[in-house]
Amino acid sequence: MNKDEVRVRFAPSPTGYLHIGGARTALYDWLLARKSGGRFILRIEDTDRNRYVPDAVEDIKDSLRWLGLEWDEGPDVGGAAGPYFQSERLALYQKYAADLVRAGKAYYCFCTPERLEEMRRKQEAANQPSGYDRHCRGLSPEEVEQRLAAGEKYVIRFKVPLTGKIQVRDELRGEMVFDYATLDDFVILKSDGFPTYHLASVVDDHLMGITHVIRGEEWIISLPRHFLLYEALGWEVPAFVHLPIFLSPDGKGKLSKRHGATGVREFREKGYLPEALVNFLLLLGWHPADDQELFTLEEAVSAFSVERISTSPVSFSLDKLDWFNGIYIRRLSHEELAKRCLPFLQRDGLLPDPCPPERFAYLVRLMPLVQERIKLLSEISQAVGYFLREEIDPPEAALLVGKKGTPEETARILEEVVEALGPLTEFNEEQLEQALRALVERLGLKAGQVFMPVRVAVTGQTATPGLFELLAALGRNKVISRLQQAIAALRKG
RNA sequence: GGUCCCAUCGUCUAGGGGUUAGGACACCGCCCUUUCACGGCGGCGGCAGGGGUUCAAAUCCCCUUGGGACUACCA
Repeated sequence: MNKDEVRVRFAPSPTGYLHIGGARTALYDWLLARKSGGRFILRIEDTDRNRYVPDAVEDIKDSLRWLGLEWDEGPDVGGAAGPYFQSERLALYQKYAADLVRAGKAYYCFCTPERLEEMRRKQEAANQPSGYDRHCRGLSPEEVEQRLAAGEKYVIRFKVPLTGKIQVRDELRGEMVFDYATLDDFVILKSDGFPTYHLASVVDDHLMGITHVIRGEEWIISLPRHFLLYEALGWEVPAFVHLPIFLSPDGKGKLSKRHGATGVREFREKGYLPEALVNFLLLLGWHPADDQELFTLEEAVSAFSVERISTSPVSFSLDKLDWFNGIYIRRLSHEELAKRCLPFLQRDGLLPDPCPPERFAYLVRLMPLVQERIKLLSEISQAVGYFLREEIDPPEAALLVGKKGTPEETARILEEVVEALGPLTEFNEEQLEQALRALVERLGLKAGQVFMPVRVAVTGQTATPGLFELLAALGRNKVISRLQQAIAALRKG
């Protein structure tokens, strides 16, 4: 790999579906890579076999692709720095861990989970800072040899200097100083032979030539450990950028499943567009030099810069996402909108799967009527249901009663409408509007007094697209039969 | 408890010594209008507190307060 090339990695752990916070990290990773003509690498950090979720990797890949964040190296596409699954790189971590032991920079620890737990309990009871008490740090080589030979379980711990300080650097926050005394001898290789995050990420970031590590703020407390590892291994330290954490909408604590949707997949299922989610995420922790709010992925690439990422925690509130979604829905062509709505309509049983071409063409025709009225794709069924269903719910005709006039008066108005519509040569907007406005005039009523009953009779709803376009799209047969059903329902009481 | 990070409208944020503290979402009002939306116009609303430094502090420094992260053989 080219030494000057910017190489950025997104390294999720497959312990669940791609989290919205992870999606933002991936976005910024991707943006930096594209911006600098570098490479975007996807690496799967599957070193915790207890929390491993089988279909998580598929979900992560699907979600990333759905968002438009294609990776240049990683699962499915390969690359020179592979393999890209940490579980396939175990020998590497074990080698470096052994090297560190040999160099006297790490040591075998035979402490049992029970002893560790007991130690922690005592520390807490005594209100002491927690951390490993270095029980095995002073073991003689002979004893270590003997216990290893006896097959005792062990982990490898990093030997943190007892005194002194270490200076680390975050690109956004600058230099930070940590006292060694506040760090304990952390585990780098677990007893099952798998590495911990600390070792694995440092080894891989180095071996994969990563130049910029962008990750969540929760890692900044681990920075001194990582610097220590780089130093012990004699490697150059990459640039670190820690992203502000996502707080729950109420501002209390980290964002979690408790606070509603947190998985990219859930947003997708709710009917959010990837364009909207990307735009929303882009602005959660980053701001352009001007006040531009709307960004395509391409525009974001040219505007993006790491220096403009903010450092204060972000409260994850969805209001603006809904606004973005409405904007992007309105920007879609009718054809494209219909295509994106189709799965939701099929899910709700309003259209068959596969959808016959004529039905789809009709759907496309309905799009202009609802495009500026939906904020989520999932709202399409409600918005367009009465067009696709043969029958609507007759009891809805009851809505006509009460507001204005008696049921009988309303029924009479609807009868007039049926009559007025009869002679129409073309059931189109122009003729419909002409006929109905003339009727309103003749009856000496206000437009709404006629239009609203018709609207409800024909759709079962009070909120709909414009009446004339709606009637035209519905077609003569449905309009007349629904009007007659409403009249009958009104008369029945 | 310890270590570390953070602090401008309700939310996302611009502004980094001299600004009527700017924008967006949300909310409210008006206009458009056959309903609902869309759109247009307008409004409400903020520098956590206290000390410094300075002619001048939202901006620099310190303290307090508040919020958050981490404190695993999880990442």
